Amino acid sequence: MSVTQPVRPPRRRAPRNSLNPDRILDAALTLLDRDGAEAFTMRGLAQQLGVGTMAVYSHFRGKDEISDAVAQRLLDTIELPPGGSEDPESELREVCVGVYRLFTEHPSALELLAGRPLRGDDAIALIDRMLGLLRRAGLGRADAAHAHVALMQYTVGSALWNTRRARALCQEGARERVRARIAALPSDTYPSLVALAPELLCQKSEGTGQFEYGLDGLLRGLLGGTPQV
Amino acid sequence: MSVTQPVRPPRRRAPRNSLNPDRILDAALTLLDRDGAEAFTMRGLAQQLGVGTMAVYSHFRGKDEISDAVAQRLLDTIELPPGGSEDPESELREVCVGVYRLFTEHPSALELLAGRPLRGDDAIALIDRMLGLLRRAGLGRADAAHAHVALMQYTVGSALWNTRRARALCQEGARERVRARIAALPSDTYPSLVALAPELLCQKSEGTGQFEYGLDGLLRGLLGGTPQV
DNA sequence: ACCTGAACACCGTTCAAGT
DNA sequence: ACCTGAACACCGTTCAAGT
Repeated sequence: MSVTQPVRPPRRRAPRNSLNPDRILDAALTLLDRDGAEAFTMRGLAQQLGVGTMAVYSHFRGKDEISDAVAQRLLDTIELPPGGSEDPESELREVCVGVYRLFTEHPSALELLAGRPLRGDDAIALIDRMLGLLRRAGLGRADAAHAHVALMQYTVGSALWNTRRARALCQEGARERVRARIAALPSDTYPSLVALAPELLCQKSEGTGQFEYGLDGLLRGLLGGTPQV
Repeated sequence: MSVTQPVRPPRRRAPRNSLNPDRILDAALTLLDRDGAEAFTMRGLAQQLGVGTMAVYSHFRGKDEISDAVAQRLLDTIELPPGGSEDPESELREVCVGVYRLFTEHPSALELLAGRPLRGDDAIALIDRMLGLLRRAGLGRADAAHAHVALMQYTVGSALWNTRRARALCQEGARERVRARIAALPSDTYPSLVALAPELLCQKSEGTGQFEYGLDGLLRGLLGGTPQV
């Protein structure tokens, strides 16, 4: 009576050579952007590709190697200003904005790039360019090295802060809850915070405007006191 | 012959009430500092406490609740300057250094605090204090709000950057490998980077010195152009 | 060579049970 | 009430096997 038919033959064997590193990285980036790095899974990646879990291992050594490759690919996509302008400060500003954009458009890029050694040519070129601009802006050798790190730290920190904040505030009613909590604070123990609540909760205080406010301050402070004389 | 003795009776039943939230949080912080947030495990925590995995669940709802509680406890430990000084800029500086110290002494604090809503009194008090100092330093309402966020972003970003960098460089021979890689770069394609290699690899460029360099620059830029007139 | 499922050693957490 | 192990649904990865 009962024919020996497999109970769950859910997926036909994938056609040969339908998989390749590029297709895998495309799918990985899609999932990373959509669900975040902590939800990125080898099993989920394979499912997205319509393939058995282990098929991916024929093209990459493992999850770390895929993460590295996605990180390198993301570094390519930074949009940098043309270069060769006569104003190193504003060119520097645009480079930082480009890096910030990468991290806010691809929040998982932070997790992917933060721990790793940055061994891509694009990363090297970016560092070299920033250092050159800082020297042209008049900084000494040690100052240029310090300033470059400070700019990267601020840029990375802003992206991290804003993506986390955006993720927290996009919950339903989260914004109103924060507002209510601040309104409920005793204004005699926390006078400044209560007084500045409108400014802190202002929409303008999020995103690129806030980032550029601090970036301009940092550039002013690092590049010396005479802005446009 | 064979007595019915359990094969693996590895742990006696823990004495009643030997476990409590404080002991759990102590152990959690120890493990978090020693092995990092990604290696922090409910099973490992229970083992550290000498207790079955599920015993912890009698005191906390789950892993997230423990992480939240550790984060709150860490916020308490920030060492803040006495306050009431006549120089708001240097007091602000010390507050930022205190926050930076917390994050570098407890690298996992970043992971713990980054995502969460910051619903502790200590966090509120910290924000209020920074805002008050920025107002006293002469900033307007909107500027104070923006400057506060910029300072926090820079501080968090610096801590993240430096702890990751420190972790990467503490591998055996990592420092020499980075040095060799930079030395091998063609100095005509990456002239600035190659030229500044000594400064970039300098020991001084790590840790608190680097952080304070950027912090001073940021404060200078944010608080206006007339430093000590 | 490329792709497969089964299996292994993990993870957080639910559950029914012991004391 | 507090603590227990077994079990469930995950995870990355190893392995032997199919084509």
